[in-house]
Amino acid sequence: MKFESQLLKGIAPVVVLEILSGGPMYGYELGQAIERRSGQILTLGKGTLYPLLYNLEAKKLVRGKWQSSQSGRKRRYYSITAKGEGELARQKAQLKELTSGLNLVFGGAFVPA
Amino acid sequence: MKFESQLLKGIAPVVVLEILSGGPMYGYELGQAIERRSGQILTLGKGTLYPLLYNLEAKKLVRGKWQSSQSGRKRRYYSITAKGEGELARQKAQLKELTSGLNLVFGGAFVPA
DNA sequence: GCTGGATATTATGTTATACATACTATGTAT
DNA sequence: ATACATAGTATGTATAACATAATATCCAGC
Repeated sequence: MKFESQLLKGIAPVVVLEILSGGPMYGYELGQAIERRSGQILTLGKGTLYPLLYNLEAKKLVRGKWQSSQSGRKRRYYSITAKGEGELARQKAQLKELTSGLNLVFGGAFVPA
Repeated sequence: MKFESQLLKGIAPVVVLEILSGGPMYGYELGQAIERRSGQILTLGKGTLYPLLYNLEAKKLVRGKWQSSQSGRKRRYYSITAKGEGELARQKAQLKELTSGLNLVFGGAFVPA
């Protein structure tokens, strides 16, 4: 889905960390996993996803490692670090608080389907 | 609450529009209303709120009008426009979809308290 | 009357980041 | 060969949340 530009801001890293906490993935695969796991609701373009991964790596929340598949194709596999796990927990708690604040303002409109 | 910087992005305008849909308010009052209505969870600094109001006014989603209270103090009262109401409805729908996507990814963690 | 604190708005600058776009390159199927 | 999906890099833009500082008004207590 195409969200009103900025709506996604800030939640992208949490989503990426959450999915990586299930095991290493490379960028392209990650992009598809996000789409699949969110029921096609969330989509991150490569122009968003790759720079985000560089950024998370610079902060040592994920670690990237080049690997060649048996097909010979090179992929950069990202795995979450211990620091990343901590950050994920913190951000999840914040998201939870944020949505509860939203639900107060909007009268509990954002209940999961 | 101080959220991890960017987490709030994109939701601030929706919150402002929602509260203004209950009647006109001036900036300072609005800031406090947001805090109160969200149970002290959401806070917008003046450096965020006022520029946001200018922006919403430029987009004709709200209309500002100078008024002097009986105390003589000048305040700029903002009211939501018809266009603003439409935008509010659209953005609320998007927020709802976004949170349902998040709940899919995180296994329904964001249920209102 | 003066001083401190809450109220109220404006102005300026910084930073983070979502996104578009374009480019390079490889693997697979036709 | 060639088209398409895959895979990653590079560059530039626009937006918006925030900090901070400046300005000004009202009110209470001394």
